[in-house]
Amino acid sequence: MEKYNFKIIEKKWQDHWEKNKIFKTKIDRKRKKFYCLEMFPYPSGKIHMGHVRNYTIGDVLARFKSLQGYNVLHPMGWDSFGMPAENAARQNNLDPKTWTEKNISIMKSQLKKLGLSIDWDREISTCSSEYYKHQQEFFLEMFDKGLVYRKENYVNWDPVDQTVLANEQVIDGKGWRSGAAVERKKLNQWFFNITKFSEELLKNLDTLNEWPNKVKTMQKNWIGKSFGCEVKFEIEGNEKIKNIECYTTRPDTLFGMSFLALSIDHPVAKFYENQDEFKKFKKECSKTGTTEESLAGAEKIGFKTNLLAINPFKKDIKVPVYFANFVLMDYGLGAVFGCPAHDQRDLDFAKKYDLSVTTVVSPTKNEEDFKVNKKAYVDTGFMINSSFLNGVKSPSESIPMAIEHLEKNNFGKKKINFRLKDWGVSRQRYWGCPIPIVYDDNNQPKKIPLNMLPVELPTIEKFKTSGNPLDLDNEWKKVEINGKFYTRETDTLDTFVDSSWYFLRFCSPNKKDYGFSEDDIKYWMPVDQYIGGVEHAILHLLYSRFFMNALSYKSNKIDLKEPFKGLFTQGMVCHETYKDNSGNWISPDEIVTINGKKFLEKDNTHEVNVGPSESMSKSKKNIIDPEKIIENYGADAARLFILSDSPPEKDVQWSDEGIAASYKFIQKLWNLNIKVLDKIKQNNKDNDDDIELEKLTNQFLNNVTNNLNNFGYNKIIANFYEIFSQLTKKIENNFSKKTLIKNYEKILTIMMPVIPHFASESLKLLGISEQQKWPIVEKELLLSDRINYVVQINGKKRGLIVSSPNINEESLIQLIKKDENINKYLNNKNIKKKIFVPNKLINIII
RNA sequence: GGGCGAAUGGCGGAACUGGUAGACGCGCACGACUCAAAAUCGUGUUUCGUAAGAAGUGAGAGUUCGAUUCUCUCUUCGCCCA
Repeated sequence: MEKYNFKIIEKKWQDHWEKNKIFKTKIDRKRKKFYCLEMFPYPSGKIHMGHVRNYTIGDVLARFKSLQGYNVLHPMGWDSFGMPAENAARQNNLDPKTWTEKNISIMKSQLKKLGLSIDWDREISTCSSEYYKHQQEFFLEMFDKGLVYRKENYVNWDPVDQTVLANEQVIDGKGWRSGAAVERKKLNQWFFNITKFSEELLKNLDTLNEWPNKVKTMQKNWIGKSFGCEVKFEIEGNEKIKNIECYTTRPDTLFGMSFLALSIDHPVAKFYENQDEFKKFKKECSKTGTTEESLAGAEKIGFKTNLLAINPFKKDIKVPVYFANFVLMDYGLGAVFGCPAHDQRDLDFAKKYDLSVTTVVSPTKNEEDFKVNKKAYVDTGFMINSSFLNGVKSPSESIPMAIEHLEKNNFGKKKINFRLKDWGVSRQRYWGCPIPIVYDDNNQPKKIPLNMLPVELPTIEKFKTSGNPLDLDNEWKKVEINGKFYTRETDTLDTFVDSSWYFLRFCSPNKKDYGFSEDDIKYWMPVDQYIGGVEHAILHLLYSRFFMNALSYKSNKIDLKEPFKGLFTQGMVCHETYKDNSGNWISPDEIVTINGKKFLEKDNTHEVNVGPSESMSKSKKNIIDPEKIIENYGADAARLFILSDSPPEKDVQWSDEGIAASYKFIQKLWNLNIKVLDKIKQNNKDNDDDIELEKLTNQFLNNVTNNLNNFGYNKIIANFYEIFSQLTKKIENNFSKKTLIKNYEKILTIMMPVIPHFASESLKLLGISEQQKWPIVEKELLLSDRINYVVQINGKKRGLIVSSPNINEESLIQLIKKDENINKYLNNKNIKKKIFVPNKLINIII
């Protein structure tokens, strides 16, 4: 029998699709649309298995929807600004643009080899000025709407490389390249006012019912709405500082307060700036990074002021005021009160500076002498040592009572606070979208006129090892507007900005005068199904949601708050890890398997230590190159396997055996194909077996359709194996030619989304067009004329009774009594009770 | 520390709204073909037991005629946040 030559056949169909523009999006506003989008890749060099999984899942859906008659938009582009290009340029002394474009062309050809149904005419790349021109327009629009502003903020500063570091470039408080201790430094930066939409971004999550709950919870926690109050503390004996306000979610614990802690950026700090001790303390604080995580890990330190704060609940409680490194100016009011008994951080601080600890919540009702010692008590309980709050349930009843009391006496007011901070978009880098702003002689920002857009990046001949190339390019920095000279902003935009609106650009990829056309957006948006990794669950998705809010704000062009109607987050691709005896990682390519044991290929004698399966990464060398897989097994086999072993939302383990099995399956399908063609040639008359084939096909169709609708892609592959084995068994039956063709055509069509090359070729051989419609499930064919009744005696399964459908309870009992195997359990005993589930089961209690 | 989720054969995983636990694949065993091996095809494969049968979905309880599925407690693991 002739082998299935995937190399020739896959190439043939890919060429056919490309040449005839089969996947070009049709403009047909009358048809129902389906916008299927996978997160676009960063062009890092080559595609990896994660891409294969992501884009296979998306392609199956796009092809399915297309077969169902939807007008499908399935585009692809490149998230092509970012640090790796800049790093590569520095290392290899070349232009980031050249490096990026080379990667794009490699990856594009790799994606094509996967046989994806992508409309490549809509390809976009965020680093092209045709794209970022519109991003600059949006920036200016948002500037006009007051959604963009400039303020001083901290950055991670590498004193050796003289450069700003991203959080992930700070490792253990040191710069990733220089190894120098990272400092906190204040810089003027641009911000998007995302917090303006905090409430909406939170509230609208409830409308996203096609999003995983997990992602919605993560976003909720990130936005972090808290209900608390602002408390005003009077300060004793100071002329200039009369009072200090704190934000707290636990005003009920005020009676347990033993200090007040301020951020070093708190306005009060200006009164201490001349003191050497304070300067020293500030310097100490700057050694810890800017993230909440690094702050949490750092030792809690404080600087004691001469101020005393008066407890508003009990005026004779006066507590010292500290500056402390764990209080951030960004959150609340940059000041908190410390209640050591019920907050571990406060307790650590109190112990260190020998401050009093007053317990105000006890776990049970009648435990008024409960005392916190080494561990803060943070659970629910009842108030003690708290005057009017004593005995009240904490925190559910004590907080509202405390707030009421504070408000009545003008010592505080109810306040809702968000954890979400405004989005700092300035990056001191070259390879990003230039910010379309200039500064005059007084350093005042001014917009670049629209007709001067895009602000293009200058070509850099040679990268210096340190500093921002744009800042060093004096020629580029200088710009003339209406006869006056200005200096350009030399920061570029965070690459998250690039990906916050690319889904809009796909709708109108060639529009010159604006980022999108209203008509296109109205038809295509929102994205019906967005597919990508869960690692983007918070930032990318939140920023995109913000962008839609920002664009819709005060706009007559667009009114859409949520860009992604459906969201699916796929799991990672994992592989076993290997180490040699010295503990060095070994790649799967260097290993041979003999009798199920794995050995080092070099010598074949040293056994390899097999480690757990972990997500594929270069550092662990457990990477499988998709290109080699496609080369050896074909795209259809790769697509089949990447879907088969695990549900798409969970991690999948790549294995040699698995991909080999998928490859073999396609070969077997091909052999079946030949048999079917053979049969078709032989037969021509109607036959009784036809109905059996009809039922088989229909059941298959029903299963696959359901599984496609629920992302049960691993189950679809199981369905494929089932129909294959059934058909192999029954192909020798006498089916009529007409029925065989009709059903086999359906079966191949159902397989099309997963293995499009094979299905197209097979349909062609059958003499049928590969352009099919998704078949319709015939409900009545799903009904069986034989029912397997489960018979339980006292809840235990004792046998099966085969009967016709819709048999009544009495006749079923008669059948059971005739069945010796089951009847012996009944043993003529009294039947106390019967539970009868029609067409399923009977449970007899004796 | 907090939030969310998961736990089913040797392994990856099925089981729709509570109703035949282990679909499908891998692996393994046996058989066919072969001088032989690989490939291929066929059969079997939860555990204990020769069998009849019994036990069985992380552990323990509960609801129910019936629980992998629902409720509670615990254990372990994963992810996110800190």
